[in-house]
Amino acid sequence: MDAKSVCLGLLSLREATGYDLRKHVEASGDHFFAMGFGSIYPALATLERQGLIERVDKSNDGGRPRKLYRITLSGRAELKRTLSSVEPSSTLRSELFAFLYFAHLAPPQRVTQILDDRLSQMEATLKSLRETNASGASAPSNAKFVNGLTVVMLEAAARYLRENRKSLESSRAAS
Amino acid sequence: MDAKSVCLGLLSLREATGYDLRKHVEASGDHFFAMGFGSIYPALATLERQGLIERVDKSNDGGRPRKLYRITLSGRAELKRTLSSVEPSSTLRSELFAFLYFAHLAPPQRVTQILDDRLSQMEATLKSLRETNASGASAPSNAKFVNGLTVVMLEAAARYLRENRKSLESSRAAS
DNA sequence: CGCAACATGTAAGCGGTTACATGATTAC
DNA sequence: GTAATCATGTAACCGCTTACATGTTGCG
Repeated sequence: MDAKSVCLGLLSLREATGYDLRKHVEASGDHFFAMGFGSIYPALATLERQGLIERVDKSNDGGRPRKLYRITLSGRAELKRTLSSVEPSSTLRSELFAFLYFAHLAPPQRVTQILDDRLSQMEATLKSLRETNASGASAPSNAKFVNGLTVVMLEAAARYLRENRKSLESSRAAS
Repeated sequence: MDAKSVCLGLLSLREATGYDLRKHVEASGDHFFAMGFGSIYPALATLERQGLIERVDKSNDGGRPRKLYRITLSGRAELKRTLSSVEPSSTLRSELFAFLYFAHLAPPQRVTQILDDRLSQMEATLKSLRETNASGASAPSNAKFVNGLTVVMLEAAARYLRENRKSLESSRAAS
């Protein structure tokens, strides 16, 4: 699932500009997929060239320079083909995992600081996800399902970190 | 945290060959970090050139062609520097998330099949992680902590998927 | 004897990240 | 008026993935 597929997928849910797509993935805390503008705009350009998406705003004379895209029939077909063939792995990756794995070599106060930061960031993401799901805003898709999955995983992680962090912080860095 | 840093980190735990490192990340279900041989061997070559790791086997005459590496003092220092400066994100990424997000466009029986596959793969990983942690094998590091974190997150995910999958599978693909 | 596992490496290609560059609109 | 947000795009670089290439050891 590369950037192009994800853009196509998001456009299958609703019309959007490149900026909208960025806000969408950002709002989900960059879970499920992270993309910057540098990935999105080239992807949209390619998708339009391939006829998988099209501009929905005909005349932008005078108006602000925005490009609103819509998925085409062949785009929808292509997306289905992709979803039929990809073999999604269930592995979860997190930079935090890698850091914690070697935390015994990091300065103890930095471990503490990073745990504090990440926990409060997790809380913020959880709050945002719960609000999104409470308002029935994401009706047309499985966003609710994935948000719910993210919530239970983040909850489990946050609980574990809070209950077990002492064992990390008490081990001191060997010289 | 690129491949080089992770190799360096793993070598800070114990001496290993490139093959060992691959087995190590593979055993953890490619959680925390995924690397193939094509990432590992070039990384090790670079690290050795930089004096951050060194060969521990002097004479491999006649023996099988294996290169056992050990971290050096300057390697340990470099790793600490890296761990002091990285800002690990707490975002979790999974291909499965992306697939599920657009699952309404995938063939229903494929959704079912993928959920079955991923759930049994999760169970296998959970079993393996629990066994690893039960045997006190990973004493020198925080592997136990990270494995424990992975376990609670996978448990939460598996439970959620089992309890809520019907809502995904009942929605049918629109043409 | 043959297959699986052990073991290392190279090279091309691709895709994403990062940094840069620009400009309009809205809110204070 | 000026700062933040909206909005789009380019280009170079870097590093990972993939595929290929090769040889050994141990087991049945």
